[in-house]
Amino acid sequence: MDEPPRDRGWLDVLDQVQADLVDLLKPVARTVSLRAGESLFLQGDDARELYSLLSGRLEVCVLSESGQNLALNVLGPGQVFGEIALFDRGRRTATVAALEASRLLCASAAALDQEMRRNPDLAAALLRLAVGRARWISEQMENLAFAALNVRLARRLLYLQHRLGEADGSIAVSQTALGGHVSATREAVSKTMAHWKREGIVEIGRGWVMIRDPDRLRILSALPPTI
Amino acid sequence: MDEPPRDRGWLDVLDQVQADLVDLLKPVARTVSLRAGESLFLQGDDARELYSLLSGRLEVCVLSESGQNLALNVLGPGQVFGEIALFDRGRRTATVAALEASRLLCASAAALDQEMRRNPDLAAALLRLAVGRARWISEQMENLAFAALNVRLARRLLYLQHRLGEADGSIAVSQTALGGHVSATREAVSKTMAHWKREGIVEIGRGWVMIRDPDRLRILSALPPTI
DNA sequence: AGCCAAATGTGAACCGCTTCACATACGCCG
DNA sequence: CGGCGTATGTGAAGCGGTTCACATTTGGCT
Repeated sequence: MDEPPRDRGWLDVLDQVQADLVDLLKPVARTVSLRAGESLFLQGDDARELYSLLSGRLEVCVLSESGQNLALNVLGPGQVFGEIALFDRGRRTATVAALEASRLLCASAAALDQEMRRNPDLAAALLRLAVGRARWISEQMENLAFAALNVRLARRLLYLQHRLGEADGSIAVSQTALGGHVSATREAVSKTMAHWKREGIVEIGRGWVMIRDPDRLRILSALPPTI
Repeated sequence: MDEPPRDRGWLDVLDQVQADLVDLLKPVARTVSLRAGESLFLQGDDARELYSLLSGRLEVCVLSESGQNLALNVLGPGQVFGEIALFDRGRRTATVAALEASRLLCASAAALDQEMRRNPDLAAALLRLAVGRARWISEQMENLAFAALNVRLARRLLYLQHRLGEADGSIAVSQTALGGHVSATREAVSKTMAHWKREGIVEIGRGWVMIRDPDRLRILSALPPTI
């Protein structure tokens, strides 16, 4: 909308596939609603359905045994998810919860299996969804292995801007939550953000951030070393 | 062989799917050979084929811009790989190179597309492969985010034992390479290994490791905190 | 307006890992 | 067998990020 796909760089490669998928899912799906804060499923649950978000925002996160939280992603309308545990008959790898009131399509495993045999396009679309997911997670992992905290934070802010950005440009996310996104403590996030605020790169409020100087942030997000 | 699948815990969940896949691929695949050290493809290459390893060992790794190396996996006979870039028409996310002389099956994208339309089982198997990959990478990422170096190292040693272990129990891997597997420096690996050697947990040689006390290592690999 | 719970700011001490520097040991090959 | 390249061992210094401990601010609610 605001910029062509070429410019999005490392951003979600899954977008195109998912639009097609939603159309293919509609015939076999029912609808559910979530209130803000409600969980769709928990890490470790049995998987029965594939989902597509119609409206609202969801958060995908995993919890370590020691209680540390890692926020993997934020989902917006049009996104399809839940395929991992559904198709390998395992347990949910992550918890999905609503950041705001949301509505979604659910397609059962049985319905999908049947429909896939009738319609090879669905199988192909699901395959592209799954490999796109693998690529996305793979990128996140390289990011964690190679990039310093400030770089990870800069990248995640730009990504969240794209996913959660409001009309006024603010991003509704607390610094504690941001820490979960970049695998760092709230304190470390707070100190980096305070620094960026002094530099005029971001503006900070209670529970939100606004990117003032996207270009500076983009430069930071490309630089491997520390500032 | 030596232990039932139940006990393998976090180990590769992809094994079962791949056996089925090899049979499905054979009709549409040709064979290639690699000498030790040769690369099958490089990170960033265009993708044209899906592969299945018939014999030998391969290493999957990515390189950061700053030259840091991350070893994602080691592949053995029967494993199928290369699906990510093939099915999302992107570039290879990683480099794959032969640790020893290897032979493999290659199936072209065109042949696969055609065969998938004829045979829904192939589509289903590829889908399971892709979601299995996503789950595997996801586990690796949680590992990196949550576990300390010694825990990551203990886990990786047990995994490599399973993948690379020779008849005599030794694992042919240098400490520099191990560093790449756990995202740490050679020195850090060396110090931890020296400690474990003094404790009788491992035996160390030039270019190899042997696990002396798998139970101790398994305990270490389960413990979140430092020793 | 005033209060309270939760979010943020910040410094000090600590710690694990890196970086750097060099010593040592092993194995291969002429 | 001797030498050289590469792998390993190890200490010292540095640094990024955590942990801990408070102070401060903010927004929502009564």
